[in-house]
This record gives sequence, C-alpha cells and structure tokens, in this order.
Amino acid sequence: MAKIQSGENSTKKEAIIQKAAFLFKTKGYSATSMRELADSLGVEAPSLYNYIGSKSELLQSICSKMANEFHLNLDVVENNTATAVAKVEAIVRFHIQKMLNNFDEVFVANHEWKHLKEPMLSSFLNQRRNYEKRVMAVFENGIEKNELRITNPYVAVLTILSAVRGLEFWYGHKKNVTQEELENEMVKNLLNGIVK
Amino acid sequence: MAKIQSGENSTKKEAIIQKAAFLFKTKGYSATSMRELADSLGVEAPSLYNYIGSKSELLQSICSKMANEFHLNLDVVENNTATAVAKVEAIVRFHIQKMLNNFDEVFVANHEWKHLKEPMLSSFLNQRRNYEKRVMAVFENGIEKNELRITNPYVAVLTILSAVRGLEFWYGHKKNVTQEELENEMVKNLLNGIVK
DNA sequence: AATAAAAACTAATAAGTGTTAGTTTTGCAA
DNA sequence: TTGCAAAACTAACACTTATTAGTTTTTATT
Repeated sequence: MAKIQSGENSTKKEAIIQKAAFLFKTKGYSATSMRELADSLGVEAPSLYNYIGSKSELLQSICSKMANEFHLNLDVVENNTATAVAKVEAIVRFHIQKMLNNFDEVFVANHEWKHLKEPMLSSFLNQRRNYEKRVMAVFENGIEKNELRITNPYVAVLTILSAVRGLEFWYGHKKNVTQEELENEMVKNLLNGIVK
Repeated sequence: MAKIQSGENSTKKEAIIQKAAFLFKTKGYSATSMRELADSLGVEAPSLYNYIGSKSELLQSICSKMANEFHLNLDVVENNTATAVAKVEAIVRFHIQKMLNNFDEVFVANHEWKHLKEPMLSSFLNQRRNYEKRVMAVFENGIEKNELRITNPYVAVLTILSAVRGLEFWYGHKKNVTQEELENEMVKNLLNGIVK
C-alpha cells in the first residue's frame, strides 16, 4: 500500500529511526509499539522488518549515534581551544545546541538508555562514564591553571551538565526567548558561578 | 502464603507504593509488570488488588504526593524567609534534600508522569506549571529588590532547578563526597552565578 | 511485455499484560 | 473450638506484544 517516505538525504531505515526517536521520546520506549510506529509511517508493522532487525536495534542506533557525536565534539574541543574556560564554554554550548537541534534523539539517549539490552547497555554506560571523566579533566586543568574557583570538579561537572540537560524541560514551553538568548544567558549564569 | 511486609509506621498499601516507586524508577512504569511488583513483595499479583485499585493508581499516588510536598514547602518558604536570596537558597536546599532522601519517588514524579491517565495528567502538569510560576515570582522579586543580577528569571529558574534535578545522575555514583558537601558546594556554585 | 528483486501485505504464533471471579487459607475474637 | 473476616491463592479472561512465515503487490530493468 503506502510506501515509507524518506527525505532526499536519508534512507528509509533512517526515516524509521527518526520516527522511532520521536515516539520513544513522547511515549517512552516500552509504551511505544511497533504497530504504532508502523502506523505513524503509514505502513503495517511487519513491513518495518524489511529495514530493521528489531525494536531494540532502533533504540541502540539512537543511543550510540548520540554517544559518538558527543565524544567526537570533545575530541575537537580538546585540540582546538586554548584555555580551560574556553573549553568549558565550548562544551556547554555544544550541549545546548545539540539539545535544541536534535531534541528527540538526545532525549531518548538521556532517558531511555535503560531499556538497552546487554551488552549494549554496559557499553553505553561505559562510554558515558568515559565522557564524564574527560570533561572532569578539563575542569581539573582549569583549577590547576587557576582559571576556575571551584573546589570540587565533580560537583561542578554534575551541576553544569545537568543544568543544560534541563533544557528538555524548556522545550515545548516556547516562552518569548530566542534560542540564542537562551544559550547566551544560560552560559553566563553558569560560568559566572565558577570562573575567576 | 507469604504476607506483604509493612514497616511499623506504614500500611501495607504504603509498602506496595514504595516498592512500586523503586521499580518504576529502575525499569520505568510501562516496563514494570504487576506480576513483577507482586513478586518483589513475595506475593501473587492478584493479591495486590486487595489493597490497591489499579496499576495507574500507584503512579498517581506517587506523583500527587510529591507535588503536594513541594507545594507545601513553598508555602513555608514564602512566609518564613526574609530576602529573595534566602528564599532561593531555601528552595534549592529543599530540592536537593528531597532528591537525596526520597529519591525513588522524586525520580518517578519527574520522569514517569507522562504515563498518568487523564484527568490526573492535566492536573499534575497544571500543578507543576503553578509551582514554576511561584518560584519565578521569587526570582522576579529578587531582581526588583536588586538582590540578583540575572536578566531573565525564566532562564535562571530553569537552569537552577534543572541542575538540582541532575542529582539523580549522581545518585548511585557514590563518589567520595558527603551529602552535606554536595549540597553546600552545589548551592555555592549556583548562587555565585546569580547573586549580586 | 517479461522478469527479478524489493517492499508491501495477511495470518499466525507464543509470550506477556492488567485485571476479575471464585476459592482456599490464615489469623484473630468470641 | 468455632466462626468470620482478611488476605492470600488458582484459573481464567480478553488484549496486546514483538516477531516470523508465506504470499502478493509494486517497482524497475531488460
């Protein structure tokens, strides 16, 4: 009957993943059925299996894609910025932008990872721990170089990254704040708290 | 066979709700089955219905209990603290303490509310919007009285409350940070960013 | 127009869901 | 010890779940 529509630059598999991200975000992974996903693509559920292996594979694709992108950005930041403060700002800005531009997928990676199956679950958590450590190293470096006035880098990382993650709470509210304003104001509030 | 164990100060219904909160937090509402909940209480699933009305009633109990407690605290803070800065600090500290002392239930109210059924869903979201507005009023008052240097109270509320909510991320990590240290350090980092 | 591959379909399966009905066991009061 | 209510049980229901098998339709190529 109907065909799975995919944009010019995306395969049909990618179209399925994108819709899945939207539904997983909206209803949660477990509460989203394959029939529902198929329905929203104008197709019967078994047809999806021409493109994907399983429901859990969809979740896995989303989570690992996000993990990779965040790690990749950290590589760039570590090599291309001078001061620790500049690194922190670059990291915060990337998180904010990702949050605003790839909301569905970031949200799913942040909230639905617990439904990953082993061994992907362990792998995902390992990657995340690793990411945290690398960010924390940036903060520690900032303390050594006397750029930051924080005393506990772990708490600082936790505080800042969580604050940014909280943008998901803002999403949909659509107050009279532009994306740029929000980003700048947030960076200011957060960095003011820790920069010397 | 086995009986549902309830602590000295709690009814059996409360014991069920508490275990439900733990499971809903750990596996998510949809992925938690009544059989599983019963199992963890050493009982068969239908036995639960001697004490509760339905699965969704469990979620409702948890969410509305948390909503009430946060509102109640705000009543106290509004009346019993002098400056806006003191109010902000008191709110932040309450959020942190709740997060650390009633982790399961706070987590569920924060993450699983979307599975509430109407009309409780709308009611819950209304309460939350209301809470935000009241907190925002505190910030606006702080700007008027020249106590705060923020320019956008909405972004500030978002940033601070999200940062605190991010404690869920810390929970379980058990770094070498005591609860008090964490609370004080976090309050410092956050207030430094906005207090004049 | 014929053919082969891609992609949709229908039907079915086995497992799991919340919940109800009806029955048995348990524990306490008389 | 008897009797009664509270609280457990078993069996079953009507649905929903992800997924597979097998078949038909669509699409593009020769």
